[in-house]
Amino acid sequence: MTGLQHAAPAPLDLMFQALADPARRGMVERLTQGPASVSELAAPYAMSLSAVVQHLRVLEDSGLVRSQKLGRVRTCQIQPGGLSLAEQWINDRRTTWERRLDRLSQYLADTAQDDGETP
Amino acid sequence: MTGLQHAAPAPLDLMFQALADPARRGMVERLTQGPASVSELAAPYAMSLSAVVQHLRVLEDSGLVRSQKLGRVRTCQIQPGGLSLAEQWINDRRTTWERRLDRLSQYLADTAQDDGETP
DNA sequence: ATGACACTTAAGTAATCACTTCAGTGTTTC
DNA sequence: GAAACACTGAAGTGATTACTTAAGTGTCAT
Repeated sequence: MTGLQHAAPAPLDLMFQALADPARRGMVERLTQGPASVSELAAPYAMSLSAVVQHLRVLEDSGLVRSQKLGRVRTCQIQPGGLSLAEQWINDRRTTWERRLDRLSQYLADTAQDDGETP
Repeated sequence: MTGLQHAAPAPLDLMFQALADPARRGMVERLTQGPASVSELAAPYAMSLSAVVQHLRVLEDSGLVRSQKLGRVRTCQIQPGGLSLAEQWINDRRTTWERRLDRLSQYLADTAQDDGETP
């Protein structure tokens, strides 16, 4: 019996949820220009350090960021392939959508030929 | 005086928040293969029609989906450029990150030349 | 050792979320 | 005109979120 009490959220849930907060996006933006400590990441924000750490945890759980502690400072950095899942989902939507439009306009062109083309 | 009581969430907030729910992503996936009515969209899900309509509202507010009512049936479809904001944000992160890595490896190559290259 | 530093953890709170049910509203169909 | 259909809107509920404060835990400098 594999019945889970609360189903684990899908990776994409965690990823998009993580990106839905402006502070968390800001931290990711900061980290794309290079690693930073927790307090460096916290500096631009009005919130408490505790709140920043909680955001960081969401980012790590989503696979976007990873970090390691050395002495008393934790250094955070982008997880290299982190965004690729989200990127791929969006790309899949775009291509499916575009293929459909192509088929549709092809169909319309063919139909136009069938009756109204030469008056 | 432009003081807002509750700051309006940024478009990206709404967009990623909308994509963070599996049911909403499922509806977007369904709609990329063509328009659908509300009940058609609701069919695969165990939840009430009301809940589906609420998800749909989130999707419309985020700019991912639009809909129009004809007679008693509301037809939903993908909003063409809808995903592009999210797509662009992700792309921007990727390119910034990659440029940084390039600069870094360039620097490392240059540094290696400076002392240890010819033993 | 003492104190400053960089977090870390726990507990609490107000707001938002993802639903539910129930009671409509307008539209076709018979 | 009555009944079925396709939503629509309001109100309520329990869970999750985004914070807060307060009290730690190791680490490094003096």
